[in-house]
Amino acid sequence: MAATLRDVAALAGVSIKTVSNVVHDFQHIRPATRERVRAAIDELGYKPNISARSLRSGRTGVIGLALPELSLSYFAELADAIIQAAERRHLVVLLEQTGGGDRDREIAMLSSPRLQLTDGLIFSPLGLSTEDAAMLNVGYPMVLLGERVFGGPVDHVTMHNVEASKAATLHLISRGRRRIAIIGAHEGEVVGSAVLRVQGYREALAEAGIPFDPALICNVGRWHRADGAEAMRALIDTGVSFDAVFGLNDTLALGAMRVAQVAGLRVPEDVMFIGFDALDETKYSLPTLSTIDPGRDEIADTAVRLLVQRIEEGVTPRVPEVYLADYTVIDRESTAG
Amino acid sequence: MAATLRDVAALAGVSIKTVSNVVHDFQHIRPATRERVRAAIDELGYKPNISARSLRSGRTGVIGLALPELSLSYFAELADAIIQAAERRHLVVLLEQTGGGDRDREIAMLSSPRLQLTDGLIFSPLGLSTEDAAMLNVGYPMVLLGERVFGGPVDHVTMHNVEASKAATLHLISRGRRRIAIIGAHEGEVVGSAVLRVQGYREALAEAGIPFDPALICNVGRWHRADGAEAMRALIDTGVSFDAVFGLNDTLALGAMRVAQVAGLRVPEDVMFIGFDALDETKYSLPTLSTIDPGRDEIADTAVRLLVQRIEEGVTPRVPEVYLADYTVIDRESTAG
DNA sequence: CCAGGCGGCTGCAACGTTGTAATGAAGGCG
DNA sequence: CGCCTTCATTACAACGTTGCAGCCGCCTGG
Repeated sequence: MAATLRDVAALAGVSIKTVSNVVHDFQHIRPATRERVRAAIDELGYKPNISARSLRSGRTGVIGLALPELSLSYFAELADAIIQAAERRHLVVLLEQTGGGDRDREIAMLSSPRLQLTDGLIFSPLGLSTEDAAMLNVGYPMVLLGERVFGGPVDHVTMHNVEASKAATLHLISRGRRRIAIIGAHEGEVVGSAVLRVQGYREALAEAGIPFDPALICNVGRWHRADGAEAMRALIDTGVSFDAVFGLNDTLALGAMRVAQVAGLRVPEDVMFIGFDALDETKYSLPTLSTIDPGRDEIADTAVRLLVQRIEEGVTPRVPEVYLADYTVIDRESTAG
Repeated sequence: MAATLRDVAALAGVSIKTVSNVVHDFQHIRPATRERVRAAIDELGYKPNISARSLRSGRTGVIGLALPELSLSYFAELADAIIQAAERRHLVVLLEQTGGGDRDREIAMLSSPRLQLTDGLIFSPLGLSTEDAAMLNVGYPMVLLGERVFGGPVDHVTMHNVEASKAATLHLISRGRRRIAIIGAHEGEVVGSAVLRVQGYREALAEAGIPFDPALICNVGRWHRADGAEAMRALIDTGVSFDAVFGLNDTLALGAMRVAQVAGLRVPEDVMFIGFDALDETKYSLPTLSTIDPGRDEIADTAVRLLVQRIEEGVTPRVPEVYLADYTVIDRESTAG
């Protein structure tokens, strides 16, 4: 049913290969021939068969994107940005969800045959840890996102977590707060966003001469709204005093903020809140949530750029590149005053 | 580099086709042979080349999903559900964003060569209208979502919009409210979620004997948080009295609720709020938002099921199927009392 | 005037898979 | 004992594309 090179060639009265050459804009084609072929292509509505092309050339024009789950707004906004960045480079995105931090599923995904028709992968793990770095030595181009694995064998796009987190904490300190709770720590974790952000927090405290109080560190399981809410409830129940909360991501901060308000705390008067990620919804919460903008578009664009680079240069081994995106502190109502 | 059928066949000492038969679990293979081939497959780490398979068989195991934008939570949650439903049927999803209701981009997408390696498409338009129904007569299997196009030539999964919307309105009425504002109407629109939901609203009013007041209908451009916020600001400025708000989706309702609160209105005492979509974040707003659960998982699962059915039955023309998902009213704090 | 170069085009083979038809061997039945 | 069926396996040809080698004819320089 669909027209093939053969059909176009027959209609234009040239060889199959000449049509292919026209499609690929090769040189050494007489303008008259080119026009004739173009006309035939339009008439038949010819579109190249990507499976055949890919079988022959080994390229599909599709990149894989593997992330935990789209229902976490952070990943939805990230996927949005990556799909747009890919489109700018004429690539389509095949989206794979690995679930909320399931290490085994993430590892299985890396060797899934579903990735076969993909030229490369942008991978945002949540369950892997640095010991798994070797697993990333797969046979295809890959770019790593996030803060789970460092020093792996692949290009890595991430951000200045420690500095950004320190800036967030200093922002609260500059507003006169000294009892700053953290929502979202991961007890016992060695590597990951949580660890880095807690580290930035501690550096800020140290710089300001504020003693570190472990009672202010709230551990959670995952980074959903419910976890933030639960952690805040627990914190209030302990009776510990606090005058500010740093949610290690926006979702945690929003969940926690709601519980604090229900408990009668005024934001920002009694407790200030700051989050991390600059989700769209932080602009519309009550009060609006201060947060850290991690430069999502920059991250997305760089990830796609690096992946394309890897795809194009083939298997030439090269020292993995690490790219750190810029961040900005966004000051909103939740830290006003 | 990657092992092919040929390599496996050579190692196992059988023909290429026998290996293929083992891979596909065809009958009439001696257990001993099967074992030998299996061992060879494992030893070489053989994975079928999907491009080749697809070239030969015309199937790729990939379905396309085209929706406006992932940064709208509704679509992010929908995509999540569809990807999971596809995975259950061993399909991968290629995600295409068409932007926030751009009709031309939606039409262009339908004939994009990027869809070449896709077995079919799940399409959620926002810019098309019923006059464009004929455009959906593409040459590949397709399932339509949403309320933009009715009576098109393809299977359609949608929901009881009018009834659900009527139920939402009746819920507010049952709480004693009579001045119910609508946020999210589309002036002049003939078909679409907005029209249907406003219709349900009017039916509820009629049933309760409440007069319809056009001053309570707030038009918006898109269905983002900012639009809900802006519409509410405008409504308050008009000085019209109202004691409840029906946001035609959750995002609008949340944006509007925030503005109302900033303006000093108490929710639910002064104004009750109800939304539509049952987004995760409605569970964590302050107050939590009552909403309509449109049966997202059911919609996702049905869409994938119908698409698979269309793909498998080939080009046999058949009367398009219309599936209507069930809804539920979720009663939360924003309508308490 | 001829060798050599180059522009413009074509033919062939291959990418890895699968459907069809065909093969030979073993077993059952009259 | 020969014929027919069933089992187990194989050979071959395609799917639509692209890389490579090659061909022809014209132009240029010596």
